[in-house]
Amino acid sequence: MDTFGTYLRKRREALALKRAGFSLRKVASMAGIQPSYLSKIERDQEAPPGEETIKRLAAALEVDADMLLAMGGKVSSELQAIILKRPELMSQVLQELKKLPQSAVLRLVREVRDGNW
Amino acid sequence: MDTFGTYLRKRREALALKRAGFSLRKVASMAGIQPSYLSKIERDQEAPPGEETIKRLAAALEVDADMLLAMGGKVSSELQAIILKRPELMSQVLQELKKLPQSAVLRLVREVRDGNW
DNA sequence: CCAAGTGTTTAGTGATTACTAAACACATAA
DNA sequence: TTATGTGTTTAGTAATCACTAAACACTTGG
Repeated sequence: MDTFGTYLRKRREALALKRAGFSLRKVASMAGIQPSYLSKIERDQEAPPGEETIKRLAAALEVDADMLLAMGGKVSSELQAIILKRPELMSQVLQELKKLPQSAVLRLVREVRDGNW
Repeated sequence: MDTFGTYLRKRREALALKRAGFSLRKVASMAGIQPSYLSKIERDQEAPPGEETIKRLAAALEVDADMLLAMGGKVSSELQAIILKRPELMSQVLQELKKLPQSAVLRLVREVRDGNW
């Protein structure tokens, strides 16, 4: 998964294998954009679309909107509000995220999710 | 700290109290932009500037660039690359961040930083 | 007084963004 | 064979973005 477009295409194709209704045209229509535009985005011929379109794509492809936004280089206003409340904290979190090996992050998240820490 | 501009202004004024060289004009010059432009940004009359300018502002004001970028609604390409490698993991991290009480996040970060977990 | 330093207002602009519309090419099914 | 569905190419555009430049207003120190 090395780019925004590649991620979109793979995700869409994975869904298409399991259920109908995930052709490029169908998904474009769900997201309210032209198929030609989605085609270019999926092949990284175009930059990631705007915030609202990314959100609709996330809904159509059943993935987390904040994550898809982040992949597209954007931060949702929701998340932005959280960050603005505690800038120095977020600064630390981001630095840790960059330093930590993946396995450590994975373990960290699991522990947080399970509440045993 | 409720907006990008307010954060910038408070940070700059805090630095100005301790040392000289943090007038609006000086900081604008450090960041390579016009004072008029910085003035508008600090008062939220203008949207946060572009990625490169945010990075230079972060350097001038001695804050974490990724955090300032996030405050400005952008994700650095560095961070984007990390996210693209493990989308489903980042999805979880973001969801946890939104759910967790601040104290929990604080404790989490401290523990991660100290390496005892 | 006036020079230097502070922040602010006004007016503008080239480049980029975030798309649309229409036609094209190919495969499969009826 | 022709209709339907798939993705792709080409050409264009309105609006927004990311700023600049210059003048204005105020305060303070020499």
